[in-house]
Amino acid sequence: MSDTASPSVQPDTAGAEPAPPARFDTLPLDPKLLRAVADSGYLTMTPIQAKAIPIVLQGRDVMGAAQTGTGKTAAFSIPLLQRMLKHENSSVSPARHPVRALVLAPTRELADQVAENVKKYAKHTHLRSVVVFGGVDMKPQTAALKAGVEVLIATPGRLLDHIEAKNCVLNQVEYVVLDEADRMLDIGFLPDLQRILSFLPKARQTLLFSATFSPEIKRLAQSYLQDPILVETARPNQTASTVEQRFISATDDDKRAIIKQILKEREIRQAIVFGNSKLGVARLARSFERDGLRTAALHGDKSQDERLKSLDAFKRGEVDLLVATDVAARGLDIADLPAVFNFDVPFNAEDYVHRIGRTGRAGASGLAVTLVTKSDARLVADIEKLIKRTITLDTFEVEPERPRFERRRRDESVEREDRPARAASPALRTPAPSTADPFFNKPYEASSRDEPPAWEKAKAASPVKGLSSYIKPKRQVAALFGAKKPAPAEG
DNA sequence: AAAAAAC
Repeated sequence: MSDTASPSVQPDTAGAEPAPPARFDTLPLDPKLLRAVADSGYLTMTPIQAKAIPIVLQGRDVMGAAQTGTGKTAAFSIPLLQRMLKHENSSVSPARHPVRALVLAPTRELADQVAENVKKYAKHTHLRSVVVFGGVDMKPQTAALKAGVEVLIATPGRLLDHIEAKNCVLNQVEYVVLDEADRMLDIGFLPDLQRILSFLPKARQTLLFSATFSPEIKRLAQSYLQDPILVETARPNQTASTVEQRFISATDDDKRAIIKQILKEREIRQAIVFGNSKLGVARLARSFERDGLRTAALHGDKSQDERLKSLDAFKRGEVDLLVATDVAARGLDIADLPAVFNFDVPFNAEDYVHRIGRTGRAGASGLAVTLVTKSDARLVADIEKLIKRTITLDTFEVEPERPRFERRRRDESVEREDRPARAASPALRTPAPSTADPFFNKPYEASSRDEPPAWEKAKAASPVKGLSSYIKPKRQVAALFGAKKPAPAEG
């Protein structure tokens, strides 16, 4: 255990496996699938793909655990499509196209993304797929289901709707996949999941995939699997070693300034900022927007149309910041995302692993910054325990935000939204703002840009580039907050 | 302390 200046998290020094990566074309796959894989630009398999695909091809149930961003979707969809091509369902006439494979995901955006992948791999085959999720018109989904699909990708609630409306029949399902399986098996989803599974044949192949499996969920999962094979790569619940993880001591008032300063310092092109609540996320997004950052918000109180627009704009690079709840924590594949910020420490340590897994995907590097207040000690200790790494808490020097500024903005918004009241009883108003004041009618945005940005001063003060000049390693988080000792030092 | 997933 070292106390020297070190990054927030010790680098992953675990021995890398030197096995040469196997190529997809060494697999016994239908040429139509191999062509689609090649079209996608993939040549060699990731470790989870190399391990899981042959086992799925054997028809075995699989619980697959692999780090974020290592291609779990391909690891189950390619071999499933192969099995569907090879073992045609002879009990039903091919014209009827019964649902043969069902993939369940915990968020609409993730279901959509998985469906895109399945379509991509199935494009040269006759196998048809459709995705159904809530928040959008049911009719097109119904029409597609009635026309017949072999692969159905869904979120639980909308699927149950379709089942009840008799838009689809699931008694011919041969393959079931739970993507983000530990989430699908958690208490919030379990009742819906159990109902859905009750409509499926008992004899089937079931696949569970996630980056995180707690021991309890692992045990629970056994009851949904038959003689399963556990496929794990590296250590479970791990974060990618290419992600630089920082934990910074902050106060609620400092958090936005710290994020803005790091964005500038590191010249970060794009980032996701995670918050714990929908309201907090909505407010935070507005705040960044006012600061002139191109920002989109993504949370469950937005319409599905808005959600898709936010995510699309972010993926296309039209916005710099995506401020999101944990709806965006899992599975979403955003190419080359350079950074993730945890404005709030997530309530579940597992969600930390998933959130920061949006960056550093497919071997790319990434930065993950978590802002920690005094009340977060327990949560940080949980994360430390889960990822089995030592977390140190850094301090960050930031230019204080100017309180006068905030006050003027609030006054102004009251003036604007509350015009009748103001006209009715001008005496109740705070005396200060008069139309003679040159600042009075100025929009907030304009005056905001008049301010020399805090990072400008910070940069001038220190010519050294990079975060390290502003972040100073502090004591270990456990020591700082007086939490329980993480691990006794051998004896 | 929350979020997600159906209308």
